[in-house]
Amino acid sequence: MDVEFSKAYEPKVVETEAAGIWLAGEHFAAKAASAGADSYAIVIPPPNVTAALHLGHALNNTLQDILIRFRRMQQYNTLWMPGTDHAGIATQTVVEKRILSEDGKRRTDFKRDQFVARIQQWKDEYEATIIGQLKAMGCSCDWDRTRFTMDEVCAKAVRENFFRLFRDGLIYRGKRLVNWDPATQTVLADDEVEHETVQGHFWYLQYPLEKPVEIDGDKIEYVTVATTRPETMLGDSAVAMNPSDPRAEALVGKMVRLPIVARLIPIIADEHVVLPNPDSEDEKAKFSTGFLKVTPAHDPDDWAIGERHDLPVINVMAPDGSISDKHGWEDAAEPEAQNLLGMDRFEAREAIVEWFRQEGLLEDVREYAHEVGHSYRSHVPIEPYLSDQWYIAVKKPIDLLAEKFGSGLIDGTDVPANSLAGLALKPLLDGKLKFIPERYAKTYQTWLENLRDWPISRQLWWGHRIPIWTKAGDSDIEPSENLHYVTLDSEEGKVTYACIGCDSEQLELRLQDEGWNRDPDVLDTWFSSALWPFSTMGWPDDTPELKTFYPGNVLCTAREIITLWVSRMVMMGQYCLGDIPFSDVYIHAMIQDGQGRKMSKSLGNGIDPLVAIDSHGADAMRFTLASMTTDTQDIRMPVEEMTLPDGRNVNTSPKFDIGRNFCNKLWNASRFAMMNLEGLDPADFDKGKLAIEDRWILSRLAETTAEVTESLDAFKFSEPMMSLYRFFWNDFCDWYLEWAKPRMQDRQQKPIAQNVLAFVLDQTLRLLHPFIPFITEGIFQRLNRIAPNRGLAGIAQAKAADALVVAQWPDFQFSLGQSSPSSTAAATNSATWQIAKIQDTIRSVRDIENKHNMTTIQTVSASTEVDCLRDVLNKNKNLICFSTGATDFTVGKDLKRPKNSAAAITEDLQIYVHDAIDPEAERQRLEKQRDKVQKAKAGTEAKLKNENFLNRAKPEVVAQAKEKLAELSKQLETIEKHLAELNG
RNA sequence: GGGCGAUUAGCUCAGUUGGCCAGAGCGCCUGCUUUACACGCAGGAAGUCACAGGUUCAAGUCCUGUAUCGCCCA
Repeated sequence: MDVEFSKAYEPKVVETEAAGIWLAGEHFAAKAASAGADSYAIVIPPPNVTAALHLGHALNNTLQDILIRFRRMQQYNTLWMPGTDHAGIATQTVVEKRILSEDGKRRTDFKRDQFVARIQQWKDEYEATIIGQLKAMGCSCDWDRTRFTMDEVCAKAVRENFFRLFRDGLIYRGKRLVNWDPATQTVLADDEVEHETVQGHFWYLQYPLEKPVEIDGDKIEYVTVATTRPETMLGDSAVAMNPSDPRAEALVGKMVRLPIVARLIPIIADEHVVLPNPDSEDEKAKFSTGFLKVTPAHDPDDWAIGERHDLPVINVMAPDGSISDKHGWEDAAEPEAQNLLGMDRFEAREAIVEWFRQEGLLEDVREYAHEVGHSYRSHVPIEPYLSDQWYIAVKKPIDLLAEKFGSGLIDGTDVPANSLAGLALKPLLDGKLKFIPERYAKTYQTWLENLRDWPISRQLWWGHRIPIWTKAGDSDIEPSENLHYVTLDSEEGKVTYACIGCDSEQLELRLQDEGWNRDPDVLDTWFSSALWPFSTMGWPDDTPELKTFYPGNVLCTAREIITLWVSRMVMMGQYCLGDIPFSDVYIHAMIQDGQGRKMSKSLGNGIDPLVAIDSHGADAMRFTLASMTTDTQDIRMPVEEMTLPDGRNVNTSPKFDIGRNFCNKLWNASRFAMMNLEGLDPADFDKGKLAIEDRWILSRLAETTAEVTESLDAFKFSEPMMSLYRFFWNDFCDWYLEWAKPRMQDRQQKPIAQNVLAFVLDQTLRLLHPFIPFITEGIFQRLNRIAPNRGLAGIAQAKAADALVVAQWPDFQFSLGQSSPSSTAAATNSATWQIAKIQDTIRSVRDIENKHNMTTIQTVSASTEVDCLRDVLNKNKNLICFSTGATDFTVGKDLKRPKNSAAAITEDLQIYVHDAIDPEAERQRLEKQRDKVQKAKAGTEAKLKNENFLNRAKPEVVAQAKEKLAELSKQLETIEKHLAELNG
């Protein structure tokens, strides 16, 4: 036998061996210009170069690899496009942190390109780590095509896409309140803001009226506003009240003198203000005074009020969140105001509250739990901040595309069919884009229907720099195919913004010479990610890759990315290429720890895939991950610390034992098979000599093949794992291999058993390969050496292959062939039925042996009225004797229970194990069974006594129940008879 | 605040259109150096299917409500 077969499976050895074979054979390489074979393409969700991959990535990529290997074996021309994402803000932030802690330097201590070079170093390091991790997991990506969102090829696509959007009037410059992160000093998109509940306060501040008024005889000297953010009061430009407030008539139009600043601001009427109601369920009404301070520069709602009433916009903060009079605040003359300048926003909050307290203007402070937006990167509270940004208009109709995509609003929405949002929404509504599980379609749809324009500039250094050059005044250049510009009015007069397309270095240099300045900002990371399905294939050039592999087939990702990424890929795929980038979106679960918490660095509950691979093997990890993948939203993975042989203390999970145990079983079953396949010759096979267990295992193989194929077609991962587990472990190992042992000693039967064994193993390896590629490839290679030709003449051939990775996917359908289909089916069915009866008999005997602590070999007899069952058991007494250790087995029609024997009563059999001399154990067994059968019988009887059941249930269900009752009655009778004998 | 999901054996999870005497793996108990495997073999115990109503001949499965937990969005 093959000396390479160790007693226990050693993953490292086989992983290295298999990876070598795949690499040498270039089996992962996609053929860009191939004609004929259907193509199947997946683009990897590019992992961020921010950090190494975690277990969630392992799951994500395992599933993709299963799909791609499955299709590759089905002989599709497959492409799995690998690569990584530059992840602008995230990567810049971690590198800034590292440089600060290692060198004590800040970003601003560097020149821009110096600093970018440092991030580039980080990127190179982590890209290598990530690719290494993917390879260790067995991912069969086409590595030669590995892309990076900022490499030349992708950059060209970004540049071209930006240019087209600009040319088509979809990119515009806007002064808006943005989600500002004062820590990283950049704008964030709405979906980059995390909402957290914060225990805060409502502070009640009194603003004195310029002149007191009288309402119903009461003299009013001030109005009280309630705010959670007192520091913004410096920028107040009005106090608003609801027009239906009874006090409105007297107060609207009056002026208030803003404390600290001494600014005179008007009281205005606006429907937005919530009327006070202390008894209301509505928190806002409960806490409201009826007066709302309006700070257009620091609150989105106030911004809207400001627009309605044409209020001045007074920004009182610097970009770092400190109080400043340099960014739009012109009346900070009062000493109290001067004192606040330079303070951080939270320091200023305290100082201002304290000031009001001292002046006697702080009326009340109340506890208040409210939602505050936080940066998903720096985790500091977001500051709504007035700023100039580039936006993409997502609901603007695109005339050019009206012909292809239609125009007008999509039914029930305010989304034009030919707007970017419409381009993404329509395919879903038309059923061309599918989500699996289906429920996620709703997330996608709702998001698109409520979409606001997309701010795309980021005040970062790491990313695609915005290709816009600006110059004061009207344009003095000619627009061309590669240059478009707009001239806008600003506070400093007219400014011209020119966008330049790709491959225009001369033009760029010329503009620079003429005093144009390039926009310092970079694009939102998702801008380049949105193009990933085609930028990686060379768009905008007309490449063979795009022809062959675009649109791709499936995108496999996590649910938090549906809005951020999936929707934008669909938008841009439609916009740039006129087609959606994939037809299926598979959303997998999120991995949590044993307590249902997200795995995270800060909790220290994460699992490094490489550690799982070290501790259990790559296949074991994949097996476990895939077998846990059902369509739930979360997967719980208990985390346990363990010490590796090299002494490291690391997190892993006992869950991986499932996979490791399976691999070990597969390894050893294969080892056993190889020990017995020496000298195998397919010519010795004779279909006519198949034993019943051969026919049974072949029909189980056919069933399993169909199940696995069907499941994978439907993006199910746990189901095929379970059916393979059952087939391989519970049928093939537990029964077929055991029964093959004596046959291997029999010259007549050996060739039959050998050929069936080799064939079934071959097919099983193929079915398992997408899930556990390394070990199956390793075994396949060994099988190829010892039994190169595998097939069952007249039944099926296993198409030979040098490597399992490209071997033909099984399409095994088992029938006994020559006779008519109906009798074939009957034969197959009967093999299944007969083996089930044989197994039942064996289990019954084993149970008795166990219960009676019997160690010596026994004679067994059985009695049944079912003629064909008697035949089956008699014919196969060898199987029963081998599996139970019985010396002899006989079956008759009316056999009496021999003295001192123990009885097992089944549906249609009484089995007697002779010389079992423990009456007490026997009585206990029978009584227990009696109770169980009695209970079942009572239930069935009750059902059958119910007229409604008899009348209304389906006839076959009623018939079934009647049959069951008869069976149970008979069983009960037999049990009671034996019990009586025992007692008497 | 809106949406989605979960709650089934000690643990992690299956359970398709209602027909179940509710399953699997791990763990637990009993026995086993059976010449592939102790990462194993044979057998076993273990569940008020979160709770309360309802629909139905029949509910783990469908409907309504409640509780707890989780995620996404605002």
